[in-house]
Amino acid sequence: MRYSKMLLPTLKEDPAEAEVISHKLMLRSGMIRKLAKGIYSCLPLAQRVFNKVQQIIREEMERAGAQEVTLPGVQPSDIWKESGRWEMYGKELLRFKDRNNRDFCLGPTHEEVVTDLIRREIRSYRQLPLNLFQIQTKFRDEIRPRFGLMRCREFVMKDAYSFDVDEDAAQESYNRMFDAYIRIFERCGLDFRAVEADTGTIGGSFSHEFMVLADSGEDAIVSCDSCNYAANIEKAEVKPPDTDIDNETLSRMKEARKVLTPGKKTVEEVTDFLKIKPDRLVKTLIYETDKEAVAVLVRGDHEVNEIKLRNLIDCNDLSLAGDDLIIKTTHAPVGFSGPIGLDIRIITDNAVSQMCDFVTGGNEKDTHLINVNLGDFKVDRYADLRVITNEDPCPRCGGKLSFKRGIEVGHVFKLGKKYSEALGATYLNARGREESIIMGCYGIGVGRTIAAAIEQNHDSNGIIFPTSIAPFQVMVLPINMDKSEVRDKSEALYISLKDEGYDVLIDDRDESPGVKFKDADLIGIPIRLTLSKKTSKDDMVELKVRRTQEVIMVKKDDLLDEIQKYLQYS
RNA sequence: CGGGACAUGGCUCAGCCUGGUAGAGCACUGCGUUCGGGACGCAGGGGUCGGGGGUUCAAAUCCCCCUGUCCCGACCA
Repeated sequence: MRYSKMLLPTLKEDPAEAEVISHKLMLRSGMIRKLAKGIYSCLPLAQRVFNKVQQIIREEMERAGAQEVTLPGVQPSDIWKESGRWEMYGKELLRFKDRNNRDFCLGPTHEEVVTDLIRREIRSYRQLPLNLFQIQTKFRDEIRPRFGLMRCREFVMKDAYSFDVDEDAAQESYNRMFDAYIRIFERCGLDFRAVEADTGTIGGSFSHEFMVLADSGEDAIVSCDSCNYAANIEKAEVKPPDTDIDNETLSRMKEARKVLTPGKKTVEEVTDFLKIKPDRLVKTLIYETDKEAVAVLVRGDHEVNEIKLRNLIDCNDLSLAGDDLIIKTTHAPVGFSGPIGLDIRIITDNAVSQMCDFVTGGNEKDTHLINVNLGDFKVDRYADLRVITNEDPCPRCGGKLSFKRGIEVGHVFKLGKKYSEALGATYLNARGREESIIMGCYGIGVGRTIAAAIEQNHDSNGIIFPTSIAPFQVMVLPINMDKSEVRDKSEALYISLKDEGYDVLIDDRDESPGVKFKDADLIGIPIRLTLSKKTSKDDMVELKVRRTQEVIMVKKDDLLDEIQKYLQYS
């Protein structure tokens, strides 16, 4: 490709709209341009990177036995009503009507469509297992799109769906996809972790997320230093306390007593006022669901994990109660809620079971209770309800946990029969009995993978693409273009490298050397070959490695070997 | 949806407080010089100051409404 002919509009300055590094660099390097919030055009440079990543994905999907299809992006409401997600999915699902006033949506994911296809085509266990994948544009009307391609509304996703006869076979499909994902992200040159994750609105029983490690990541993850446990913090289990309160402690428990705490509402205010540590206090949080109000008790220095809570109490909507509901249920203003005397369900975090003589709200303005004990109120249920902290041990082996931030680039789910039962996707087994198909689904955000790669591979001058996904492998950069020998040698080199099968960009623009060098660094091509009147005198080429800044002078004859060598480790 | 900020030429921004001829740098066009890390000179083109309403002799500037964008939060694969 010739730079002079390519739509490659680089920017000198950071655009005002971008916050994170990958977003800034993708705009500056002329990869993307915004059309509307969370909706981007992908320019030629980015398209080449998309093609590279998609090619890696295709190769690994096919290696794992998946077949490529293309499913419709516009989907009728019927199948979404069958799965129950027309009601569940909420505003993220972009809905509209056709000319006949029928309801449609833009596909945010394709479980319904693919299950509909399969229920019509699969009859026998002999046709299974099956795995279908596609690479396609999805639309999710995100509440808050941000960070460029990191969280878009319209985005390119690889999604795959597996269909198996039983749990064991489904586990095998899951494992095969898991391994394929490892290979894909390794081939893309990413530093990542596979972590246990919550299944969210996709549903199903079990899932792993693939997290690219980056401080700008929106997710927090924990991983064990001793064993292979790793999880999204939303999912990370807290090891349950293994001791009961002993009798001696029980015998020392005191009688609950009111104390006045005028205007002291927050944990910090109350514990400062009473001169105790936050772990001597029990927070009472009132949550509101579509069905009921519940009280949730956690230790003062712990945070409620709303995902765990949501999974535990099985409801559609869950949120902290508003002031009105708190006054109605506790008969006190916000800040003085306590468990004693409440007539709603009380769900308590496991850690509270270890506490005695603690402080709670008094359900009365400006009042707290001290020396409260578990016998003083009824607990409907104990459960793991809190966010894991860096004081908690690994839930598997008891080892030390590390906390990191990550960008979710892939997610694999075991769906079980959730969609096959809802939509009636069945097969006949060897004994002629009808069974529901066991499904799995597997997603990769292609654009997000690219953004994540840039988050991990850049310096102050611009992007440093991993060779496997770089838009070009080699850039030929002639300066002193007024000298015909430089021009001719550059052209010849460009042609010969293309003939060797390399992706080559030649900067044939009539620009000053500084401009060319800056742009070359910005767009991050792994290898830059500079030709000038200096180099052409003794028939050498200057090779610069983008990642290491290393510069070497190479003889023409050795050039291919040197390029090969450097491409391998960048 | 709640809180905050912003909207002036393609980009980055000044001008607004204190109303009175729309500016700078970069980019773009032409000519010339220059050519190893975002060159220089000369000459040009391009903006109904996000939209609507109001106040005023006069609004980019003051007031109201709307829209869009960004950040934080809630929410979310």
